[in-house]
Amino acid sequence: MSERVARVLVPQAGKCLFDYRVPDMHPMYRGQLVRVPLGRRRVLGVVWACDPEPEVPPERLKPIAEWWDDWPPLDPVLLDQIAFASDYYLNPLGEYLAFVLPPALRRRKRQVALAAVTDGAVGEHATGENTASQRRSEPVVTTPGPRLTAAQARAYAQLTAGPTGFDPVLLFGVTGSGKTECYLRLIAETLAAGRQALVLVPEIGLVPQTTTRVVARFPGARIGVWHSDLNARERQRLFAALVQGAVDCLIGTRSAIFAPMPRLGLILVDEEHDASYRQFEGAPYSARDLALWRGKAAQVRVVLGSATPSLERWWDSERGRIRRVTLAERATGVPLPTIELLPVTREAPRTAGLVPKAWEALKETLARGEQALLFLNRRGFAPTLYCAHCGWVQECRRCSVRMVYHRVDSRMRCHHCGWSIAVPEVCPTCGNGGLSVAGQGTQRLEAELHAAFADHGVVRIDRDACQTAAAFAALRKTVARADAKLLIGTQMIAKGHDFPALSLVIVVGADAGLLAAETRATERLMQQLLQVAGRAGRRGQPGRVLVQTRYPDHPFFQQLVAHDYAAFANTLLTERKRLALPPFVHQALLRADASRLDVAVEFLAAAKATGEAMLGQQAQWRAVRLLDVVPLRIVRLAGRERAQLVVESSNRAALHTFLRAWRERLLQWPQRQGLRWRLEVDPLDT
DNA sequence: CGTGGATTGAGC
DNA sequence: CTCAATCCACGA
Repeated sequence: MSERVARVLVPQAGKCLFDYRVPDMHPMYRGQLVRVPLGRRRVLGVVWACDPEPEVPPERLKPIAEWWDDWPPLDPVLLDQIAFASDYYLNPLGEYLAFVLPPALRRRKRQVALAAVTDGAVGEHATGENTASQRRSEPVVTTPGPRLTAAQARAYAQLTAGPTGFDPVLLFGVTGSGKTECYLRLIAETLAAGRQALVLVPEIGLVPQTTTRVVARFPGARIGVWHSDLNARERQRLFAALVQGAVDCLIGTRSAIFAPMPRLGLILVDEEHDASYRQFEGAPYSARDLALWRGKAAQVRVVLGSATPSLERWWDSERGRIRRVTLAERATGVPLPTIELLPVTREAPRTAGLVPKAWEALKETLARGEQALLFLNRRGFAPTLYCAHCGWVQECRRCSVRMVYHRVDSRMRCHHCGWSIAVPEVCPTCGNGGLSVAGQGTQRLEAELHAAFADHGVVRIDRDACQTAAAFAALRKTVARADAKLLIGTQMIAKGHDFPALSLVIVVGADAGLLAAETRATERLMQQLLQVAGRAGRRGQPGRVLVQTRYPDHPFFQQLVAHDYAAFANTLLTERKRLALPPFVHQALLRADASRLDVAVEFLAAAKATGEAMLGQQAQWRAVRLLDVVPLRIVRLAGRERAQLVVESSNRAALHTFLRAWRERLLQWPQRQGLRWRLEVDPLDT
């Protein structure tokens, strides 16, 4: 008699598919949750395949320990999505299942009864609906939203004009153009059709304001909130609700792309250009790319919104790979802020790093009782501690970067590895006392401005000031109540927050980003500056933006002043095309690190030789190129020295099959002690 | 991933 | 020669 077999996927790195015996009469289907014996543990997994050819002799098969039969199977599209991610990013499948199954559920000793966990609230915003029905019996109530402006109405008509099924759209809307209102109407349509909406936002700080808006518009709808700060119980309860389709709209950060959504009808990716959608640690993925993949697999509309789209997506829309819908004016009718360039020279007098015109504008704005924001993308007090006598500079012991002086606790801190030391009293090389600091950080700006404007409430918003989501929320409240009139912040402040009383933005220093060597630095800088500029004058009067720069004639700043992101993106695309850089070529990275650089370089050189020998083996691999082995710009990080090798091809499929084969070869090699390597697909920085 | 058996190296 | 810290193969 032939035996029935289930191939079960377990949420772990390395080997993650195992075969088990199944009783004759037991129902078995893909996606079913089961607990299985594995080694001396019992782990929660899902049935991945029914009756495959077993990999081991039948007598070695053990029976499944627990059948979670009252749990519905996992969303089949989600299962395909993790299979895709594993294949595309060349990373074990089980690590992606780990994103799906909540740890608390995995740890449970016995089967969890489904009804018990779904009772009560879903996520942070309970909305009174406690039943575990898959589909709602009553339609969701929608409170009327504001009337659409003519531009919004046109954009909305275009958004919904596409084919039913998979319909990817780039919603290109300037800051304050009312993208959110378009999102809410798309959600309304989705809920009215009895389907689920998934809303992704780039960071946890943006979840509450989005949730508040959705809850206000759809009272009674079952709203779920998914992010890394949920505690174990909340996470487990939310998962149970999601598995049953008992959530109408899920709002979350990048990992929410791994939520089961069996009735999925819409995916929104807000601020789609944001790098936070990429994860590099652990199992790598891009939530934005997976959103597009999932939309296609589930045959639903995907809307990617941004005032400053990524060049990849801009190029897709230019060549018609996705539709582009444009919102060129602000919904409030208030014009976009005027952007003025303030030339900075070495000799120019400055107060707290501000040239006279900026200083005057700041004084006037505060005198009128309005809010001002100073943008400086460097935290800490001063980025350099040096000896004026011999020229010594404090560097991190473990990284090849300068340490930053933090005055709060009077320590030198490495912004790359987190290492910190007390400020040295004397120069370690020449013994000279009286070391000096140079450069401007947010803490220094705060200190200097506090001296002048203490009674206006000075608030600093950067990673040091808000380590936790709670601290950030508290700061946001202060800002929203306009208790604080003078805000100082890093890029953290630029992301999608609404500051109604803000009328002046001063960009204290932006030139570093303009001169940086990385391919994407200019793109990122333009995005940051337009985003931060967009914070000004969203209600009432038009805002004013002042940008201090040593290069006021640079074409970059001319496009910034004109708010012309489209022109900027097209200029950059022309240059990328000429230089054969992404998105005109697909890239991957083989990165190695060891305690000594030569060990990493030697490995990469050998890998390159092997790779080059392989290129002749398949016709399509002729389109693949291996570039030179180079040390990383920051060669030493946390005590490890790093080098890399870029692999590229204009043919993505060819690159992918090559990477798979190459990786298999490299895995065969005996591991040298202390050497680590990894392959990165679609790297952001090369 | 968690486990245990094997391997390597400072200490007596 | 011993014990521990580290490596790596296994699990079905």
